[in-house]
Amino acid sequence: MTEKLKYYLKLNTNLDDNQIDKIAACFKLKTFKKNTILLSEGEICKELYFVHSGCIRTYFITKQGHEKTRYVAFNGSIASSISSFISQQQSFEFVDTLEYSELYSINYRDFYQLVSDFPQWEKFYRTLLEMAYLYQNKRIKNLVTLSAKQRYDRLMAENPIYIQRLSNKILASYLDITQETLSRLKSK
Amino acid sequence: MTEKLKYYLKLNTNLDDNQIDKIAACFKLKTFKKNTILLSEGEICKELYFVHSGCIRTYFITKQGHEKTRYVAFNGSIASSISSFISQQQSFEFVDTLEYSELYSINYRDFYQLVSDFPQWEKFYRTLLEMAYLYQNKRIKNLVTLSAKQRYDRLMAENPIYIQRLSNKILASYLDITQETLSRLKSK
DNA sequence: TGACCTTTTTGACCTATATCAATGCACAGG
DNA sequence: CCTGTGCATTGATATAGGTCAAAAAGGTCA
Repeated sequence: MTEKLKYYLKLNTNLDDNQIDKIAACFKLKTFKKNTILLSEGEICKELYFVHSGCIRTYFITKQGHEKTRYVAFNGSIASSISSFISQQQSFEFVDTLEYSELYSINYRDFYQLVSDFPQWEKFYRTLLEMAYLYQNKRIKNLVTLSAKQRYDRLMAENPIYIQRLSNKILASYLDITQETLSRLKSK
Repeated sequence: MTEKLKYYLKLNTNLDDNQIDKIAACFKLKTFKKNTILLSEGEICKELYFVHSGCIRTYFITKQGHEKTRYVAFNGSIASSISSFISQQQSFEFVDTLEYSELYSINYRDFYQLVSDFPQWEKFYRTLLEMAYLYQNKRIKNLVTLSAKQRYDRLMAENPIYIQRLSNKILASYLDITQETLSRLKSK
C-alpha cells in the first residue's frame, strides 16, 4: 500500500529499510475526488500530503473573489499549506485537488516525532525546506521582474507540465493573469 | 567583539555558553560603508551575514535596469542570497548595504560544519528556514492579492520600520511600485 | 554660504492588463 | 441523447499604475 512512498524515500534519503518501514507506517493513503477542498483559509493545517497520483494545489482568494494559485504539486511531491503546518496558525491559503488524487498523509504530531527520532528524516525535512525556499524565491523574482508574456514563456521552457496538464483557468491564476489575457498570449 | 552575536544566540537557541563560544568563533566582524555591494547576480554566495548594526537588502534587477527589493534585514536578522548560499549556484539576486553596517559573517564551510556538529545549531537553521518560508509565502500572497495602496497600508500597519527607515526609492521597489506612485499613494 | 547632488513631488500622457459581454464549445449527469 | 454548467475565445472598453519631464525640497561638503 505504501510501496511508492517507500521507493520515493529510498531515493531521497539515506534511511535504511527498517527506518523506512517505521516512517512509512506513519502515513495513511487517502483518495479524493477532483476539486475536493482539503484545507480552507482560516483552518489550521494538520496534515502534510505526499502526492502518489493526481495533483493538488495551494491558492489564495482575493477580496474580489479571484483565485490566485501559488503552487501545484504533481506526483512525487509533497504539499499542503506548509506555512500553517509549520506555525500551527490559521492558514491564509486554500488547498484542493485538481484531479482525482491518491495522497499519503501524515499528521503534525507524527511528522515532528519523526523529525526528532530520525536524524536522516530531519535532514530530509531540512532539504525540503531549502528546496521550498528556492522555489518561492524564484517565484517572487518572476512575479516582480517579468511581464505576463515572459512568465508564460519561462514556464513553457522550464515546466511545460504545468501547461500540458492544467486548465487555462488554473494556469492563468498561477501566472497571475486573467484567462482572457492568457488566451490572447497563447495565440501570439 | 562578538558579544551581541552571543547574546542573540543565547536568546534564540538552547546552546550552552561553551557551545556558543565555539560557534561565535566562526563569525568574523566586518564593517561596510553605505551602498556597498556584498554580492552580485551571477556570483556564488559564500557568506551569510548576521546584522549587528545598519541594514542590508537583497534585490533583483530587471532587464530594463529597475531594482526590485525582495528583503531588507535590520539588526538582529540574518541575511544574504540564501538561495545561492544553499545551492552554491550562481545568485539571481544582489545583496548590498543601505546604511553603514557592522556584520558578523560566516562562510559556507563553517556554517554547514556547525550544522553537522551541533544538533541545536541544525535546529536553529531549520527554524530559520521555516521563518524564511513563511515570510516569502506571505510576500507572494501580498503581491498577488493586494493593490499597491493595500500593500503600502499593510506594510505601514505590520512593519512600520520599513517606512520609517527606508528611502522612498527603496520602499517603492520593495512594494513593487514606482517612486512616483508611492509619492501619490502617501498623499492620499 | 553657496554649489552640487540626490530625493521627492507634481503633471501630462501612455500602456499592459483587467473587466465586461457575447459567442461557441465540451463534456458530465440525468 | 439532451441539457446545463463551466471553460475558452474574441472584441470593445476601462483603469491602475508606469513613463517621462520638470520643478521643488533636502542634504552635504568645500
